Amino acid sequence: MLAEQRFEFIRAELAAKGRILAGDLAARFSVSEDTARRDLRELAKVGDCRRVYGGAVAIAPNAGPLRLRNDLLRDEKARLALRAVKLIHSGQSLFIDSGSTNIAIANAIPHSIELTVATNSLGVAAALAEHSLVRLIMLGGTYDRDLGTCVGQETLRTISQLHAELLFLGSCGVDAVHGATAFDSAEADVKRAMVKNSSAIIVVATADKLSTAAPFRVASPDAIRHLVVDGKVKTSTLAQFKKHGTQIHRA
Amino acid sequence: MLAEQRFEFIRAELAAKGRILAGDLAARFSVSEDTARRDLRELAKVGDCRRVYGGAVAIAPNAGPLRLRNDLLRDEKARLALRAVKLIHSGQSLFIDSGSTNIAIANAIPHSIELTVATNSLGVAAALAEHSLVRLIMLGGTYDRDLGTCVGQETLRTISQLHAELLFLGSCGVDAVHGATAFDSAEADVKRAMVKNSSAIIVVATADKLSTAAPFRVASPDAIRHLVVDGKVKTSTLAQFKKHGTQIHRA
DNA sequence: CACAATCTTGCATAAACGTGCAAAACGTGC
DNA sequence: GCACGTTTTGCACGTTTATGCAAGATTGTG
Repeated sequence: MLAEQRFEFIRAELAAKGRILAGDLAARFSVSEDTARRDLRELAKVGDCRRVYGGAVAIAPNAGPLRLRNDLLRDEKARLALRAVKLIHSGQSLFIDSGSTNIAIANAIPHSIELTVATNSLGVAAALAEHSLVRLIMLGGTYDRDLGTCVGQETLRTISQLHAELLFLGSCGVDAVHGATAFDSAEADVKRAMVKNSSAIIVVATADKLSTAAPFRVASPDAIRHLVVDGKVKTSTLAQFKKHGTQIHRA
Repeated sequence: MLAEQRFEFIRAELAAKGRILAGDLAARFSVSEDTARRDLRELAKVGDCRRVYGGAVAIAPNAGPLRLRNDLLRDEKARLALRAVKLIHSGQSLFIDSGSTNIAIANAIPHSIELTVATNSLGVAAALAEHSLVRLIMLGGTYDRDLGTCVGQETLRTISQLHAELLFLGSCGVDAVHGATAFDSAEADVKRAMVKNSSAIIVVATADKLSTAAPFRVASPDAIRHLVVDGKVKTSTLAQFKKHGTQIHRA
């Protein structure tokens, strides 16, 4: 067990929820609460969080689950999103997967464009709630608090009855060998169902997602039609993708 | 339970409404009023609010009234909601229908209570997204922008596979002759499906909803188990409901 | 003034905390 | 291989903190 793994988790949790309990952390990694507290103390010393009785909270205490996650890489995601929405054309039908990057994309969709959008993310749905020309289909299911999205049989069934021209696939990791991958099994099932019922897949990936793979494979590299990445990403990293026929878009 | 969570809630509440009651705070987080008052005292000491008899008010005198004007019934709904959530017991499964009153109810549900909640309202879902003990089931379907909720075949199908002990039924009008009624046909279909699959119905109605009827009948008067209304509503208005066996709760 | 609601204070308790210490894991140099 | 220092972790100890309850003071209402 690497302490750094726990640090990563703590940072992610703080970014996502704004707070973390020492007890939860201990349980999650099967370490003593003493160790959990030591971790929190250490991160607090570096300024990554603020220590409170019972656990720790994020430094910028504002906002709940959906908003803060955006804030971490907000600028990069907003830039990528602006590039990504250019791939959308009026009249199309879309799947928009969950994740903060996809929320940024939903926010970047112009109000003037007419679309049919199906999503399992409350954040995406909220972002599109005011788009009067968007026909919004909410994919139901059991809400997973950690993922911020709906998963389960019900979700899969609804997806199986739909078809989209474009899928904005959120991914925990993307590389040219394994393709798009996810951390969670149930989440991966949903993503695979979307992949199956879409004509083309778009993956928008921040730099930290590239060349990292999560355990569950969602889409093979050659299934990814478009890849939107930061302009500073090295060309060598993307060379393999091009061989699979993926179009690279830099923002 | 991190005390910090309550602090954030208090600050948000003060920013939104300009005041907060110690009793409400205690109920919201299922802590004693002593703890609630201690919280308020602490924030007052730091200068985040000013302590008054019954609760606390915001320091800046210009906070609050902005949003109140948008929804004149906001206070009444919050008050009714606090009364309504007392009808909920830990471990129950609920349907929560759409509508601003039901969003107020979702916001008033204590974090300490364990529930299974199915809803077709994005607002209700968002309000419950952080209730860690609530198993949240999102009813999918086509999102209707005017209603702020999901309707359609898919929604009906999902509801038909569920059952709830309590249904918080939103209604466009309630009277003792026609029962609960709705303005929209598709919305009414969803409500009827929920009624069919619930053991007991609770209607929380602001004064303007009473004694008015919308075109589509959703639930007959004798199907309404509980009716939560403002304390100022005339007894004569409610007499007819009592004959149907409806329990009246005044707030 | 009477009465109820609200508040403060003090106390008890359980949870969370920090510290010191020892065992284990690890690398390093001989 | 072996001796040494470092790091990490869990455990035991005493301390601090949060919370609810009770008792008495204070405030608002009629």
